[in-house]
Amino acid sequence: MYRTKSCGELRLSNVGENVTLAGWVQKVRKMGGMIFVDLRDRYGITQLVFNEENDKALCDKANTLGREYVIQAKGVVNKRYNNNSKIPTGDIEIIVSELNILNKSEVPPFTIEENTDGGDDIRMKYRYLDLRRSNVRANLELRHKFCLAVRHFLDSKGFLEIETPVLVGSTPEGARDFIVPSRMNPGQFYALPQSPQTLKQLLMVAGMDKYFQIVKCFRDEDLRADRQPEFTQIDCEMSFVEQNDIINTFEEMTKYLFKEVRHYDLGDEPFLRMSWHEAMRRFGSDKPDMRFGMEFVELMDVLKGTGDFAVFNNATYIGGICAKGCASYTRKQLDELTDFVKTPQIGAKGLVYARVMEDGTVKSSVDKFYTPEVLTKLGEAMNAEVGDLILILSGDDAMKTRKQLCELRLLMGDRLGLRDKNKFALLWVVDFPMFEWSDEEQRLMAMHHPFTAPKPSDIPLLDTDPANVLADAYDMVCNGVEVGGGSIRIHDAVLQAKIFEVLGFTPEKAQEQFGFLMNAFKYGAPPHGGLAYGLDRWVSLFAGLDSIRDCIAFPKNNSGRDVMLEAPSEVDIKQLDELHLKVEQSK
RNA sequence: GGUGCGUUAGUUCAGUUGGUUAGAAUACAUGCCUGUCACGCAUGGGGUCACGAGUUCGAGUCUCGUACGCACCGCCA
Repeated sequence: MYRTKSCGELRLSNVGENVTLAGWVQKVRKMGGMIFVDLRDRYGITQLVFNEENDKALCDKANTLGREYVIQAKGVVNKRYNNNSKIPTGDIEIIVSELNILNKSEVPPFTIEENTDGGDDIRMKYRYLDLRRSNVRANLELRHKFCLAVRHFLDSKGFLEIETPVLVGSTPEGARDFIVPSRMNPGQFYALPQSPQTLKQLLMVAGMDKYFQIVKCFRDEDLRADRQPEFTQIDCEMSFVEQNDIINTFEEMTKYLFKEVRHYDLGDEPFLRMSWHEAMRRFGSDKPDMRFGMEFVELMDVLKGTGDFAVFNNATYIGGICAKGCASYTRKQLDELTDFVKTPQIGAKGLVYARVMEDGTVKSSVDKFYTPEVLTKLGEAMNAEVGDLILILSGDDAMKTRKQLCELRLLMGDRLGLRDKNKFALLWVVDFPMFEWSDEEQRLMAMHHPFTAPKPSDIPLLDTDPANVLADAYDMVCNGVEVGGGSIRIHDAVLQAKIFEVLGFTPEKAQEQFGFLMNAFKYGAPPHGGLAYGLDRWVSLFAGLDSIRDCIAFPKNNSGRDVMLEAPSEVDIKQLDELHLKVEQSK
């Protein structure tokens, strides 16, 4: 038997017991005639003691130990002279009587500690060492608990977890597919699913009623801190439901997860619901961070045509936010904000600011264009008090300007410490538009996906004004992060064909790409709908992480590479031949 | 496809106006140390300054290009 106890469980009550521990050498402290070794496993750290007076040979052996050696130690549990209150096992130590080196280790390239000295790059290359660190391990443990709680909750509600294939067909809409060549079908390809969307709908046609799956999805698009090419969804679908049924079910699940996994009480009140249009108008985002206010105020009435400032007089949108207590910002700080909104990523032309002074007057960067009365009105419109700073953006594209103002709002929220990682504000964003115009494709595209049902009352608009059709689609947003989204689906073959028509598909093309779904709808498809959560994003929210990489065991880097496995890589010409593929030689 | 920042010891970083032998911390090695737990003290080894070109009497430092990394925009139904 390699061990009788773990390195995290021994306490004062175990004093006097003979135990065997096994694990990794975290740290060796040599004190001359005494040696202390911190022994680590998944469960914690236990201190081993070697004393020259007791056994010189054993002490010499302990002297040879290096970091990350794998060892087995037998000994008796002893109460410490000096306890260590920082660790759970800090009241005891093991007086070792037998030491076995199970495996040596080279010196690791970075320190295996909570605050490692290693950068992201080297940690990813040696991820198996990085995962030995307690905080990284804790993220995976949290992820495990999260999945367990999801399964427990959905099982209790009668959901079945059903696996769907990973090798499926390519779909033209949505993200770029990863494709997989078929050896047995020369010239033909599978695709990895962007989500099991159509398959779960077919499970509804099949009468499964309530389905879920914790499932890998694949999208061949550029990465971000919160986007990996393969990621995990909690994919759910229900039959005979309306939007409210789904919202209620998953609101309950969300509260359960927060309580069980994050130990955070979201209260009994239902989540806020906000239409997509309202969210865009008030916060310039379809995923507003509701941990703080700083709502947009439209200032067209106040500032357009009331002075000689051409920028505002030519604008089609002027909007402001009020930063509490920031009137004392220095010129340098204000210039920083201006530079921020003028970066290419944000794209604003400039930033106008106004301070509410001690005497209640409003001083702005455009004072010379406006009368004091107009500026006072500005202060009133913004609901600004003495000491507040008003930040104003304008432009000729209301949507673009709002998005710029949204970035500024989030920045100010950060500056003012209003985005506390230990606070959670959830809401549903509902009533998304069905379609959005694509300049690239020169056609309408499905905003959610092409299987989303239009609001029944808007169905007549599909012929006359499709751009204004609203969908029965909803996103769950937490702290400015889209954690999940879904919709009521179309279950009628005629309506589905109609949507494909609006999206620019010929009937033949629609039949070719999605015939399997429309055919299924001919055989008694129930009304159904569902949603999918982004597991990685949710776990990183719970753990307070900046990147989803930290809750994924083996993530890809910014370029979609696995630097540990050195994938992707070139393959043997024989493999290519079998797959009937030819590859141009890379330079 | 684009923008910004970065690349110097095993690791994390500093490196002034272009000027002598490129530094610190940590890790590592050796020695001392019997109650440490960020142990301490002493000594030591360790560098293709990412790569390539250019400017210059002289480049870690300036310019251009390439590669790689990170963040973001586009993209991500």
